[in-house]
Amino acid sequence: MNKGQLFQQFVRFTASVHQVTNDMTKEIKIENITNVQYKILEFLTVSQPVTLSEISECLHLSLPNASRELKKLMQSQLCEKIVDPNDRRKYDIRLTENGTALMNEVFQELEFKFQEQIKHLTESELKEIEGAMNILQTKFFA
Amino acid sequence: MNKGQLFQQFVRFTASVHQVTNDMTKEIKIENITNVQYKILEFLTVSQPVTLSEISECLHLSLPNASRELKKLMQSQLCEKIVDPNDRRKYDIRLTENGTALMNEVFQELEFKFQEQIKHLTESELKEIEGAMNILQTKFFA
DNA sequence: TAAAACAATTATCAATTGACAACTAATTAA
DNA sequence: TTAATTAGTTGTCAATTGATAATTGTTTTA
Repeated sequence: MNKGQLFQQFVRFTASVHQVTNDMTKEIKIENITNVQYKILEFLTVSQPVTLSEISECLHLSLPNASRELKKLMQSQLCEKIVDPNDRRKYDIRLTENGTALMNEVFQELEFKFQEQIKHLTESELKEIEGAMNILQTKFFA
Repeated sequence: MNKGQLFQQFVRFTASVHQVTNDMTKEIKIENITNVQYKILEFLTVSQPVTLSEISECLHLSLPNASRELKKLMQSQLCEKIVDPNDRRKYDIRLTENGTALMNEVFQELEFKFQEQIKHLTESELKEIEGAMNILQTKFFA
């Protein structure tokens, strides 16, 4: 196996993934929510509950900026924080009911587009895709 | 095959891909180049030559904003445009020699990180990964 | 050939995001 | 129990990015 070629393939592959996911999320416009704020909501959806430091680190935001953006999301009633009883400097941050409902809508729209993309595929192709994602997830993107 | 579950897996998978690629490119800081400008350089590296409209569309930038950012890249001698002789409204945009050299450095660094990630994998695991990327690339991210 | 359409540019203003200093409150270590 | 560390906040300023209107030059089309 030529590892240099594998890297080339990796570059093309990740470029495609970004392209497709960008296109899928492109039109999603939530009122009064900026891009960064949406990223936080997305991160919460997949990983909640999280701390502010985790948001900061995973989204490459400074703590002050993460704090500011989160504040806005809380003012919009989309997130809430729950003080960690063991260490009261920390909070668990999660989506509120409102926030959950909103993200459910968003993900439904995403799923619709996803289903469009795969609707012409056969059962065995779907199995292949499932297997392929599994392999990459466990062997590489761990 | 449960297509709803497949979507869930897709969400987790793309989240992982973004996470890993973000971490890989995180520290890459080129002097006097902003994020958007870097995205343009990256896009050029993979897809050149391109027109401004393609940059605009693929990177979700308005034409005026794409034009502005490209101008800066040209001022920094990283990109150049070559008028399309068949339609003089259009340009082909490509990296200059400088730009190519710069992106080569960047990609070398990326490749180094990539090789770190895969160095503990066996030959057969690498083959699996290659196959998996191939499947997803051709069946889904086409 | 005049009008419409296209590709890109320039200019301008507002909104978002990034960076950093100074701070509070809670916890841990000396 | 004081000092240091940790987690997060507030405020401020600058840089980046987004949006939009007006314009140029080129090509199509009626």
